[in-house]
Amino acid sequence: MYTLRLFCDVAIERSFSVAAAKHGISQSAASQRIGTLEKQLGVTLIDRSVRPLALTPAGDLFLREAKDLLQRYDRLLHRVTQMNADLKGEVIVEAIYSAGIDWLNHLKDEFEEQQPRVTITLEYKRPDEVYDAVRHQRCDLGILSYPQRWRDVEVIPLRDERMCVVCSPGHELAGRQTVHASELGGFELATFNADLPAGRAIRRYLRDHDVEPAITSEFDNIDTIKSAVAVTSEIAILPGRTVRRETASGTLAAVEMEPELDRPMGIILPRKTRGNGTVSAAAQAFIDYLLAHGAPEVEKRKMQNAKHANAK
Amino acid sequence: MYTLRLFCDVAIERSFSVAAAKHGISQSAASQRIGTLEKQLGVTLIDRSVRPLALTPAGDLFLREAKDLLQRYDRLLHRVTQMNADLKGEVIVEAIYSAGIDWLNHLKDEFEEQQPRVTITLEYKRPDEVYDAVRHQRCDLGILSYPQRWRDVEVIPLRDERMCVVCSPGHELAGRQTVHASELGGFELATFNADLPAGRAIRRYLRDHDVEPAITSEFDNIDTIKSAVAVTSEIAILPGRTVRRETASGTLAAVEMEPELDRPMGIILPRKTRGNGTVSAAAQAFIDYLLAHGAPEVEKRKMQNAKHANAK
DNA sequence: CATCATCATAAGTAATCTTAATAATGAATA
DNA sequence: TATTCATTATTAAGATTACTTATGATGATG
Repeated sequence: MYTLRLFCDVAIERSFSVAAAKHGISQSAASQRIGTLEKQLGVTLIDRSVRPLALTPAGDLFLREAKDLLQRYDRLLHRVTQMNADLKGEVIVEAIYSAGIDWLNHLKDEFEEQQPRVTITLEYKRPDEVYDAVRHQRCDLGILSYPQRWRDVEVIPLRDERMCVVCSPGHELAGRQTVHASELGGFELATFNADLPAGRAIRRYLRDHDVEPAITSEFDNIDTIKSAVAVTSEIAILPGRTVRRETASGTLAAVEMEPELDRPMGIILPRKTRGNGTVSAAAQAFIDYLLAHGAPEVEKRKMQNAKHANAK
Repeated sequence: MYTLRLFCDVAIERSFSVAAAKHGISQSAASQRIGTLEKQLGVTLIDRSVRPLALTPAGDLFLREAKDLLQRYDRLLHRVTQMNADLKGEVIVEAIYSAGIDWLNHLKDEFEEQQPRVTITLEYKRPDEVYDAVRHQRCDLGILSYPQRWRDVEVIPLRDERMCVVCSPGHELAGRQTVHASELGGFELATFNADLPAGRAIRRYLRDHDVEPAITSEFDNIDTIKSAVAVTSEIAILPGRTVRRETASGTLAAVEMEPELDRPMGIILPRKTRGNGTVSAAAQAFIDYLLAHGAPEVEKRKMQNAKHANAK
């Protein structure tokens, strides 16, 4: 790591001696370090037969990538050290309705307990409104599905939600363990409008499996779809998590779908500069919190690992 | 770097001893290394008061990021070492016409001389055709302007091209050193169709500066625009590089624009997996070559640095 | 061709890491 | 609750690595 930093300075300054001075070590030390780095790589990075020194093609590539790596590492350092500091400020989050209101509110409470001087404001909007708010910096971050790396917006993948077939408990599919995509042709489907990413993804999924259910209703939000499915013979394709309460209480039935369809969820944030967005320390901390607690399947994997370790 | 790797293994295995064994070092060594890492960061990453050990929130973040860093570093190592190996294979590149046919062909020749067993095939197409070819993996990489991180496509920024006002040598703007955007209102403009990214960017630029030149012609490629401008009183906004030959021979005049407008050029490649695209070694080498030689302004900066270093 | 600046190399010294042995602590079991 | 087991922390001596100083070699400049 330190060697990378040294190499970058040598390459940029085009001089071992001034880079060494910059790092507070002797010129000889710098020379030796880069030398051993090259030996480890088995590649010559610097052409010393010309003055001032030049980079070989490999060195050029190495410089470009190493700069990026160091930048990332520095940001990581910053985030990690800041994590234990007590932050203050306000973080405004806009999310789509179906991001999981209960789940997000729960995370908000936990986080605010951990960081008492930070206030999280959660607002639930339509996807395009979330996009807009982030783009125009009316909020610190947005949470939505099928995020696209659009202009002025940076994307951080958050989690993938498994979609399943949802229907009323009296429906003929209700008792099934799984249902294959190819079987969906004959049913009536209630789904999202085609101008919503979720609607497009579902239509594409059906098209890819050569079935064309009759789309009998189109809605722009998940709750209306759930209500519709509950009182009609329609089926819907929705994230399993969003109907957990209904399946538990017996108001709706959910059936696993084969092959799987995942709905990617992501965090979007405004990016001011090319490449790296800049967010407040409090917002960054909340993002880290989301990433740490936002992916249930990761938690499960950890548990398995733990058991595994115990077992032996 | 090595410490990061060790930390990742400790965190994943949830054990110092087995991670140490994996790395062929003693448990004590692992403990000390992680200890000093934590001291350097000033942050506790691992909670040892519970068994099996657990990660602190900071450790969790650090693990996630460190894994990514290591993956990148490994890929870099691979690329750098492969750079000196002699590759073989075929690389199919699709580029837009205005990417610079002469420039690309020149790079192709140079690269093929350096890697005799690699064949580069260059094809020039319309932007949407390039996109399509990359997406459907009919080529290894594409080069175009205003690249968008679209589905199935990974973007690598290549260079920014400075746009300037182009007109016939007899035009009233022809003699000017620079022209301000706000002055462009009164002229007739030949430009790209609004459905091309370049066309949209130019219209946006003009709108942002509150001018609305009469758009008297719309074309879908740069050459037709150049021909049109040469024989009419129209002006156009084009990358300066693409009219260098014409300005040298006196068939066209180019005037610097104030404030600057840059056209971003980028490489796009198919991405099979989430996050990291996979390309052949030969294609990767050519991409590296493009990045090293593709940005003339970088070269200039290097020259300046060299002079600077000499000066003192 | 002389001068200057810069880099490589050598050898001694300082710092760090590794090894091995031992102490401390959490978890599990009776 | 005491005991056992497994795991990690700690320590000191030895091995390795990295740094410093000093000196020699080489490319650039006039």
